[in-house]
Amino acid sequence: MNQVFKALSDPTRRAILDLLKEQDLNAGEIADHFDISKPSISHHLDLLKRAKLVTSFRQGQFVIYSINTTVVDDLFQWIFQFKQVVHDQKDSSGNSFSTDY
Amino acid sequence: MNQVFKALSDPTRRAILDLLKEQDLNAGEIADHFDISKPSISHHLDLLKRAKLVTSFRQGQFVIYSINTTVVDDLFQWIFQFKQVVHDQKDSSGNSFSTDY
DNA sequence: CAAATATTTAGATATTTACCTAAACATCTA
DNA sequence: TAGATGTTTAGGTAAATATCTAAATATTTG
Repeated sequence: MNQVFKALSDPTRRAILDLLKEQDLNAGEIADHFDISKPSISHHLDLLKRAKLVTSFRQGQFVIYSINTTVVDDLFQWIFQFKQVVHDQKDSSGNSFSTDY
Repeated sequence: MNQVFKALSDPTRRAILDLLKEQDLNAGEIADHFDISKPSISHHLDLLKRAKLVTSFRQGQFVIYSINTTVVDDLFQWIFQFKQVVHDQKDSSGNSFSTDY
């Protein structure tokens, strides 16, 4: 999960994911959306792949990237659980304002 | 939202949040859970505060930290929406395997 | 008010990261 | 098989980050 958060901590990589959530794209198409060199985008894609947030396969000359729903679901679970615990805790011991410290 | 992801991208900070989701703690109590100097923990807490993931107030000598549910909820919303779009897209245009590229 | 305790700020350093250009690698097509 | 196109790897640099120690600030208590 650490790699996932690391991957998400960069705005360019989140923007790449925003593109890919709409449709699969090849590396060049992704790079075209940014004012950043292709090697840099390739590096970002590599990080996203290592985090398993995207998958890729070669189709002839092109390498096509697509979002890996599994890890997106895992991330969702992480936050969901986190949120649950936070809310449970805040609701029960009413210490959100001024309590007996 | 960028600051939120940046804040979450460090394991120490996520561990701090994991502590705080159970109960509010003062800076020293938080530091005691880690093998890292107090100034470093203070710095992490500052980042979490800038990201508005936590709030703090002074109670005498102590500074008490607590999770900010609002931003946790915002984060949840972000992921939820993201997940929704991803799944909608994957479901409709069945391009998850081999299609007409 | 001085000493003790809790926390933050300052200043320094080592590591990581994001970016670039140039070169290498992979594939297609004439 | 050459040349064109698409992508990644290598190598280098500047900025950001995580960490430390020492010092400063805030608060309580003897």
